[in-house]
Amino acid sequence: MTKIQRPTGMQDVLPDDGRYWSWVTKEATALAEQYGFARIDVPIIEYTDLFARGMGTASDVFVQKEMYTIEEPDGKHITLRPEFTAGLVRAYIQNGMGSWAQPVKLFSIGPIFRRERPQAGRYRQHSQFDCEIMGETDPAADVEVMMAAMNLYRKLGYKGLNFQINSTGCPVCKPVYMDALKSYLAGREDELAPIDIERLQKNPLRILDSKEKGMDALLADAPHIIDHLCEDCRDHFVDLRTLLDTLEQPYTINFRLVRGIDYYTKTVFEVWAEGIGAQAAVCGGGRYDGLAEAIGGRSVPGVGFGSGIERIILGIKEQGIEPPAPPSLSVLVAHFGGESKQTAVALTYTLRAAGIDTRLAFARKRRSMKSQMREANKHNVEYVLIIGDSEVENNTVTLRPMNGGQQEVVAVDELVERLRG
RNA sequence: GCGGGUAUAGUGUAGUGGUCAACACGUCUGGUUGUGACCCAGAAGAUCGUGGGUUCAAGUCCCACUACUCGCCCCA
Repeated sequence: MTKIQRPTGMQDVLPDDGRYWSWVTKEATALAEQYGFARIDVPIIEYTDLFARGMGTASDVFVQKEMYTIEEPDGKHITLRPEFTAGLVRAYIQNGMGSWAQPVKLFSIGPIFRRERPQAGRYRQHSQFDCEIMGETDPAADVEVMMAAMNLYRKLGYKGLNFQINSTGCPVCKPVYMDALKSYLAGREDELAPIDIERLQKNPLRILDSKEKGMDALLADAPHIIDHLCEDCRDHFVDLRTLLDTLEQPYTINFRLVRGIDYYTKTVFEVWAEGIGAQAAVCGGGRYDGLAEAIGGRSVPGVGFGSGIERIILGIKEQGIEPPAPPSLSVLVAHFGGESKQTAVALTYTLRAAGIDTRLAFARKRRSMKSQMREANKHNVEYVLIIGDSEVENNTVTLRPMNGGQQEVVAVDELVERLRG
């Protein structure tokens, strides 16, 4: 019989990595709350239509090949969420958040699922930290989500960070730009790689972020979308830059940063960090003023970002950043079985009730002190409390510091105070 | 969907076609009665991913499959 393994693209996060996870999610949560984002948790599963709508012609491919979709017995199709934004916008609409004080600022942390071949830092199940501001068109809101992302990475100790920004226009100006780009490329088809000729047909914007050789030269004189923006989009972009300048943030206008899907509007951004393999981006985000309508609500502007936890951790490791030391237990309670075990078990819960991190040495029979000491050492406890016959008799415990200090006998009544001291 | 690489104890590795498949770390026990880290001794733990093939002989060579991994496609 073949051994059962975890499904392709799924990860077990073992305790060694768990300390990175607790740290990153704790910092992310604290930062989001400090910025005034409120925590929301929406289902991992949504009706497939939520993710399919608004994705334009590409939606069929997405739903069939890139998402985990299940047909229920009653014929309804449900899908494991491939991102946060759609679910949060759905929750906004469904829960009448349009009548809350605007804007509504939400954050969430949890798993998302994409059915693609795993690559470094890209798994079929991975977790994201996601912040969204809905009901606000002010570019200062764009800056706020950008700063939330940036300052999280700074807090975690990342070096070499900067913003990559661009605008993806809006339904008014994006098509105009697409035409300009297509006619520029049309004259150069012989210079395009086969894959990019295909893109020219299907999704011309994607040529901009093509990794084929010679693209820099080929695109040197290509039209930039920021030169083709309508007045509204241009104003928005100028304001955004002004605010980033005011805050003295490092940013690069990257005309090759694109979003192919229609409901994305105006701001597109990524945060790049040095030394994270081929892909420098630790997060991606932008404005999606067309999404709410696309999924059947009334028009609500929104801006946000998502950042993969696994990717953040990968970057932390590559940059040689150490998480805070894993929490160590204060004490281990050791005993010799029999009556001393009863005393030890009782004491363990007394200490825990007093807020002291306590580990109990398990032993079905009498267990050697050597073995219990070794256990204490492995788990990095500060003290071992030894309980034997004489301690039971005298209502005391032997308190042994593991840092090499002198051990002493302490009355049980004074123990908690002594440990806290 | 398409390529490249890899597959040996829990982990990481070694292993010219031929004795009981080795080492490190980890785990467990012990080094006199109730004291860790370092050190020493001992133990457990692998039908060498699965299935075929070549051969007198396969962990080692060949094929297929599967898994993992790196990349491509795609990228919300």
